[in-house]
Amino acid sequence: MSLRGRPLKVKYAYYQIADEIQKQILDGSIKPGERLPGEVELAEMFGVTRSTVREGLRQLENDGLVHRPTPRRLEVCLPQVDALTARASRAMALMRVSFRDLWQVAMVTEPLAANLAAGLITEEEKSELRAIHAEMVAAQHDVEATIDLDPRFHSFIAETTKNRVLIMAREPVALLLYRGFAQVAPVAKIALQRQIVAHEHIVEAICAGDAELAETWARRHIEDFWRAINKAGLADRAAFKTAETF
Amino acid sequence: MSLRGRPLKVKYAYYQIADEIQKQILDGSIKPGERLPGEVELAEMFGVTRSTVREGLRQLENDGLVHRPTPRRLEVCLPQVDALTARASRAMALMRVSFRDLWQVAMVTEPLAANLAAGLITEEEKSELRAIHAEMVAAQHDVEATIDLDPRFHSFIAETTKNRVLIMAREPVALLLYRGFAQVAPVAKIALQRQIVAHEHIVEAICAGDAELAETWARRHIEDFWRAINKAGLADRAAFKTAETF
DNA sequence: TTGCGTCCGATTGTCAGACACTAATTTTTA
DNA sequence: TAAAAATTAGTGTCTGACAATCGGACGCAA
Repeated sequence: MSLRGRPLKVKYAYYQIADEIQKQILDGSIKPGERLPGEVELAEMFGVTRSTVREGLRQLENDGLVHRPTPRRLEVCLPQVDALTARASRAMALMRVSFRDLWQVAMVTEPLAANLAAGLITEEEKSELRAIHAEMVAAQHDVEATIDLDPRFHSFIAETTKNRVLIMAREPVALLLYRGFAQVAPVAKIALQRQIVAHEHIVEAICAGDAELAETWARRHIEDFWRAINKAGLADRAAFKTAETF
Repeated sequence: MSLRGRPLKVKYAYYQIADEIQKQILDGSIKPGERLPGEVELAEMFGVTRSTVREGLRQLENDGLVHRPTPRRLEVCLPQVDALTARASRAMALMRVSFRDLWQVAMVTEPLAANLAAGLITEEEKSELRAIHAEMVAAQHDVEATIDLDPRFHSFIAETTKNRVLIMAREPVALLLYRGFAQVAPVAKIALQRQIVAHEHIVEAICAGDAELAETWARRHIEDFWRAINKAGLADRAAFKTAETF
């Protein structure tokens, strides 16, 4: 005999509702920004109870496909990168990824970002980039501030590439890695200096439109980072305690 | 006067519950695999109704922090990569990312994966990799099958790196890109041949432990892919219709 | 003992109906 | 006409309930 018993997945009502709405969002029937009917109306439409609708909506809301600017208003929206980043970071945290893992990936994403940025950055972005850098230089003895500024510096570069795939891919990695920087910073003070220098070069290369150079300096910068991590003996350590939130 | 009124976020009960449980999961109070109390019990614990608990749970479930192997059993678990991948892919779809964006990122992740794999692959994995490849060779005239096998090939390589960060970062990108392959495949038949050859080289390099070579071939492979996309005139086209589901 | 069918309780998915509170809207008032 | 008040709609939460089904316990046969 050859009876195939694929595990048929039961479809709960709330799941079906989420699925159905999602489908309509994805195929463009409902566009981002558009408003959705109230819960009662939805319940009637689908022929279920409000509770059931709510569970479904909760799911979409959590997926970032819909959101409530005010509790009263429910509208379709494009998933925000931050929401995805948060989830991804949390997942990585739970998986206890090591600094090495993070670094290996950053080692390719950050240079790529720098490279692409050099070719696409606009004049306004140039001045903003310079501004961020200036802020970092000004705060170079303030470890706190630096820890906060560094990720912003790199994220900004990534954003100038306008490559949303890159932005989404690197964000969680960068978040965790640079957060790890917080642990390294106190140990390796010299690194702060080198960092400023590297940033300097990156900024100049990007603004000059020299993609190769920007990439090279970005790579060096991340390599440097790795040395600091190593010196601090954190290479194979989980990037952070899971207690931290995102 | 200097009264700072930071917009205190209203905390809905269901949100608080999700948050609280999540916290306990993240800080290790409840470990993956452990079972959670039933809904009624949870409701009592938090002093709310079952409906409220359910909405909260739905959130965690959706986050991949808990899941139900059977509807009756609710247990803590590590976020599954697939869940995150699906979300990320969906987001990218809605953002209508272009093939160019995907390709640019794949251009660094895939070679990295090949490189790392070469240094870490085990004997069992080698034979499995060879098996997948053999399957592809066997199915080289079956476009359908190839489209299905190709992503598996690359994902498998990524998995042998054991770098979860890389795995998570590249998965959504690869999914979309190789899915785009489905659109290109019919147009560019020659590419299928070249693909097999490239895979061949990648497999050999990885199994021989030659990281550099593996990386080089992976890069060529992705470059090839790009040519095919270009030839098909899809470079700046959104990687796929948003109607597709994930 | 092992395997199998049967029964019971526990728990879930879903439902119905209700109420307080607040944002949005309309109406009234100054 | 603009501010204030009243109305309304819609959400967040609750109570209470019911059928389906899953997890076992139990008992019976091989």
